[in-house]
Amino acid sequence: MAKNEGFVNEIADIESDFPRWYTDVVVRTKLADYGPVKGTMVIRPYGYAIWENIQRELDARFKAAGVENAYFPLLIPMSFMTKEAEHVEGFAPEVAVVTHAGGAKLEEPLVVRPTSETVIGHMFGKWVESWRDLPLRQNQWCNVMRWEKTTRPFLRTSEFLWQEGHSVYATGEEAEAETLAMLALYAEFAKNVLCMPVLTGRKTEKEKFAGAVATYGMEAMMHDGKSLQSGTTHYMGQNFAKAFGVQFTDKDGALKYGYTMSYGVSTRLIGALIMTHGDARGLVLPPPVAPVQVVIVPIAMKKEGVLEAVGALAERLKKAGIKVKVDDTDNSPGWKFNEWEMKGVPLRIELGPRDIEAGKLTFFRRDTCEKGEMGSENCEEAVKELLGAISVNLYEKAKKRMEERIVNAQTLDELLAGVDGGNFVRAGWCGERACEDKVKDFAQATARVMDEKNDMPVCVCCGKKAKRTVFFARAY
RNA sequence: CGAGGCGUAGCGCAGUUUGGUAGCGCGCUUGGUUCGGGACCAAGAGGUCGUGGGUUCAAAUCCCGUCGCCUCGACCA
Repeated sequence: MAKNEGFVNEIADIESDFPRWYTDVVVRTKLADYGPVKGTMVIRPYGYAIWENIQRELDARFKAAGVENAYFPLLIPMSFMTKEAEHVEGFAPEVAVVTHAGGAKLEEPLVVRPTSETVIGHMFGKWVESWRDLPLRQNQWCNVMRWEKTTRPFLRTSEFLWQEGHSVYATGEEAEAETLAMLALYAEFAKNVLCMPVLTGRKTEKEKFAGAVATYGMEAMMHDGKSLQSGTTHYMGQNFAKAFGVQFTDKDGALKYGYTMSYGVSTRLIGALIMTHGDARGLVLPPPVAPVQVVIVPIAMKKEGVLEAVGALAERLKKAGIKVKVDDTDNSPGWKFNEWEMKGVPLRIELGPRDIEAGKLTFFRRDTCEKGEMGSENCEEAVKELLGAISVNLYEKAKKRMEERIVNAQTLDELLAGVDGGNFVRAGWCGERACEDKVKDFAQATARVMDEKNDMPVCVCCGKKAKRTVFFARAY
């Protein structure tokens, strides 16, 4: 079979030029395009449909867990940002500030939200009065702005879409439990919806959210072995509650501060999908979030009965709840095959006179790039099964790859060799910031998350007794 | 902010060295033949050459300025 020589030239080689491959794929498959302002992007319908699918799945999970949706304002008074000392220090360099409005200079500058802990803390402070008001658990789907120096579509843009959930509890234990529960929710979602294996765990002090007591992260391994932080949850203790007066009268009559936590995932997840599953031909989308799950390519469309048969098949699959698209454009079949493969559609069905004659369908699995045949009777079930099998295979393939590329290191040289080879490196760490910094200097790798297991005896950097075992990696 | 690169038709580029009618491929439009791995024929449409100034009979091309974007670093979901 021909190997698509002409077509792969449209995108850079995935092995030798992965960054280029990534942006080529994003633009060429119409997931997104660059916006007119530096660092901004337009999420085009094909990309936005993926986001809508992500939203639908996550939103259902949040609601099932008892979280309510709300919406808080884009603009935050500058003075709010300065109320939590660590928070302002962390975010000040990257906030955009509105200084003029209505043709006049504003009395107080307004910050375009980089995250909403402050304004939500302010409102929660008004709403929480009694232990009966707790827990208070709200989430918003919105945009935020962080003026980053280096940007890349989906991975890091000045403005991005996300959800941020914020909760207040009466006790620290409950808030911490929720922080871990949301991390688990994210990991389950990553596995079952994005077909993406992740490492979860607590972040080091250096890597934690500005203003948090503890940050937990979900990290995924990209095609090149680098790590992408794909979701975070934060336990704030009473830091924000004290800064914004989130107080309640407890059962015992005492006035107490609440304990808060927050959690978020963003459109970066789309970048994670692309870089986890993609291959030399382009995107490979997991069936649960693919805007088109099955594309039907008619062969010899003008021959009698072909389009009718294709239309009838599409109707049947639609009725079965499958997202189907018929490509009846004038392009040649070969062109369509390559196009839809680049766009990552999980399953393609070819239907031509030969198939109709024989009462069968020819299909192509995007994950394995293998063709097969099935009878056209009861094909709904067979297609559903195939989509399920593709999901499982994508997850298993990615999981195997990640597991094979986790190596242990005892020394800095081993650690460097590990990350140079595109691995996640497990290593002991004494807990000192200086050693973490040195690892970064030496190997351009950062502590992604701390392992629950603590089996590496000595610090990879200073050789003293290790307090934790840490996953180090180069990160996006 | 540091270092590189690029702005010429929707996209990708050539033309700039040596100033002289604005080009190529793909895409797009119309008609026709095709259709099982990027088909073909014919006819068309489309550009203040990023932008401001300067030199010149003449500037995409030379000079000065300026703006924007991309990539790579330091910072980050």
